[in-house]
Amino acid sequence: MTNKAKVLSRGRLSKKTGVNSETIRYYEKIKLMPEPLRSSSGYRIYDDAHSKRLSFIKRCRELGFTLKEIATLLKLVDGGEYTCAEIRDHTTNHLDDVEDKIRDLRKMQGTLRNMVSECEGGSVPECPIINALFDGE
Amino acid sequence: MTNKAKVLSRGRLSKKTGVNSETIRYYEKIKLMPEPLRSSSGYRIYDDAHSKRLSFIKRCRELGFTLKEIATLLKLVDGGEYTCAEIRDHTTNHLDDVEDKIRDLRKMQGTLRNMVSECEGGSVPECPIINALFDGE
DNA sequence: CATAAACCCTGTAGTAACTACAGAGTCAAG
DNA sequence: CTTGACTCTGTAGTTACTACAGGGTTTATG
Repeated sequence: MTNKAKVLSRGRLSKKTGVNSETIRYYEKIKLMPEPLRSSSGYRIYDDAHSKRLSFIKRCRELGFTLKEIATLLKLVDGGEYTCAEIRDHTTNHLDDVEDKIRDLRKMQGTLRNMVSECEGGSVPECPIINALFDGE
Repeated sequence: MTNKAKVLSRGRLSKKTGVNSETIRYYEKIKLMPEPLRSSSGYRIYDDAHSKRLSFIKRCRELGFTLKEIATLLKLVDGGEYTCAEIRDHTTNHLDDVEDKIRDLRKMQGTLRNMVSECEGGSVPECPIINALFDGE
């Protein structure tokens, strides 16, 4: 039980979570993060719940979830009414998106590799890459 | 030698190249496409050179080049002073970017797959996916 | 020939997910 | 007590488009 964190300024929350402090403000604006308490001088005051939530968002982002999708997930969790199946659905949908993107990129990769391999890299302006791009398949 | 195309309206250029007609206007605005001639009533008039250039841009986009990178390529070609080696450099750089993205996505894919496989999809709110995302690694 | 549909014109605003100021106030250390 | 680091607000910039609104124009049809 290493519970020691109490309250944090925006800068410290940023450092703790690795989320840019401007981004924290942005997440609050779009209501992904709740409005925190304020000090008498108007400074934001964050606690452990904020920190957890922000880290959740960060991990989702690292997995490629959009903010909209994250908002949906958080709403489910906040409501407390979610089922495991629901969450898994969102996750597999997102996984499908990721896999689509991989497929697209692999196709690009293949074409680019072909083009590069056909190019000798000479000092002449007769370039097979440019020809391929200009004259189409 | 099936040379028949003469001049095209924006809509017809759009149909011919598969580039949205609003996008054509956008490319002109950011100077990726040159300003075409205008009819007496102010309509844009495109010719084959425009069509070729626009198709070039489209193919580059399909390969994931950014508009900035495409502008660079076009400037080289327009200048007529490019070498094959230069073009190949840009292409391999872009290929590297694409491969970086693939790596990132594969990592996401792996993590997402693990999460999904650990989830039984039950009707209980005890979800290993949420737990993983909330409690960190 | 009239008229309606389909086109084109301009400029602007919206999208996603931030990042980067400007101009001002506040807090902590020396 | 002063300097530097922090925070505040609101707004603008980024990428690559897309989607209007509020007009003119051209073409197809009856």
